Amino acid sequence: MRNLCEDVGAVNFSEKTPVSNQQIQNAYHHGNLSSDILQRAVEIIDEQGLDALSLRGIAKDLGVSHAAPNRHFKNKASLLSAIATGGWMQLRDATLKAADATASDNPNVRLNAMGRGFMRWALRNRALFRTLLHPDVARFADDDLTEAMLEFSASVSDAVQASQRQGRLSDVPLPIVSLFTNAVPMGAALLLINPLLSADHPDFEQFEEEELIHQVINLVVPI
Amino acid sequence: MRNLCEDVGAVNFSEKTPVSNQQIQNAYHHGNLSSDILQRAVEIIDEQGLDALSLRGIAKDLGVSHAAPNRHFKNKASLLSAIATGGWMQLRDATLKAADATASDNPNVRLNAMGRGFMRWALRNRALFRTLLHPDVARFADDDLTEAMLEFSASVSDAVQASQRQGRLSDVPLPIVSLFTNAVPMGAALLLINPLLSADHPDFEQFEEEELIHQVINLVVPI
DNA sequence: AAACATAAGTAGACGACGTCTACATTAGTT
DNA sequence: AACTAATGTAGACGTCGTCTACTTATGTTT
Repeated sequence: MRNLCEDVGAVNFSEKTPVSNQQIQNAYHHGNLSSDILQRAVEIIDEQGLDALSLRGIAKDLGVSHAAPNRHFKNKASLLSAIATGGWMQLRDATLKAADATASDNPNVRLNAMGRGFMRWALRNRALFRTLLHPDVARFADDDLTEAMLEFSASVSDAVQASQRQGRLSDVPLPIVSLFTNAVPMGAALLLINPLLSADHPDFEQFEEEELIHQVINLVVPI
Repeated sequence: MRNLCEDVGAVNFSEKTPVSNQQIQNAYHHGNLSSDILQRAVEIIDEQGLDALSLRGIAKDLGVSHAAPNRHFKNKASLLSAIATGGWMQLRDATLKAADATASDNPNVRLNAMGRGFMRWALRNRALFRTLLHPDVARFADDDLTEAMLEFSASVSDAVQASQRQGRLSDVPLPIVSLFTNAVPMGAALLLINPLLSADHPDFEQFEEEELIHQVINLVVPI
């Protein structure tokens, strides 16, 4: 069960290899079933939405029997948990890498980069990002998922705190600053992703994605 | 079909009357079935989550046959659409009333109040708020839902534009300001609602809800 | 190398669900 | 009073999640 988490970390969901790195060991034992299931699940969510996701459908797509996925995921909720766990890990890596890429030790520069890294990842992994925020994911969160979430959250919190020591919004309580700082990339990404919500802003077409992200994040963490 | 929308507007989801204002006309014809279905649906989402919502379950709870709901909602997606339509209407009313309650014509004061009204509503109608943002709701949005969403969006856009004419962030393109302004209450509410995400901020317990909202919104729309 | 526990797959069954069709009952109009 | 539309019922169908019992491969122990 715990090693599932490491599996997830290793899989790159966004790379769409043709569903099987499977070094077909033989016809009976599939080889990479659990990671193939995760990969296919994200594809389905992307293409047909979360309510079109079924364990049986995945099994059929992968050419295994309908009950095979049960050997790797206790139930559907735990599949969602595993997907979300991998997503939070990716999101944390993306934000931290963005901070490191600045090669700066200015907390504001780093925090700004993290905000942009967050949005960039969210906009390029839309289905996965939506899954992270899905109510039923949080509801049935297992320990792995909770841990991954907390790790992400801690890495952001540290950066916010550092920037506050640098003087950014230093007169506002930390939890408030933290909430505010997290809310902008999260809310903005959600708004941009939602077809309903961005439908009334065809204005956005005038911006390059990177430019749009840049301008929004600058309003939260000026540099 | 169109009149469904008016039904929704009339129902107050948050009032938990014991499921039936039904003036039981007789045993066969239920009387208020469609609005009772909506009401019960929101209760279920609140208590057991969206994936526990079933048309058959609602029918059983209301004491009608399993196929009765199909007379009022073409399918499950259209039930979700109707729920969301009512939600957006409530949300728009809540924000506009908050603005009017200031009895001010200062655009910044009004916009600030709208942000607080938004968050207040979201935190007090959590299940409904989550449903508004549910990916499968947007995916199968019908015309009523789209219209309700656009009406909400327009009312916020107007307020943002007015505040920009007043000098707030006047050097930033309107779509960016709009995105930023919307992102904060939406993201903040989402973060506060998510049990996973707010778990690492037990810090929030030190704040009254209203005080918390006040401080966060002041960071987006200072007055 | 043989024996054996365990991991990983299969087939079949069960109840719940969404949705369709055919039919029954009531409400409203003419 | 008769007709039509709205609203509810019963039954059926295919899909789904999940459980159980069984089968096959893997890998460790002896």
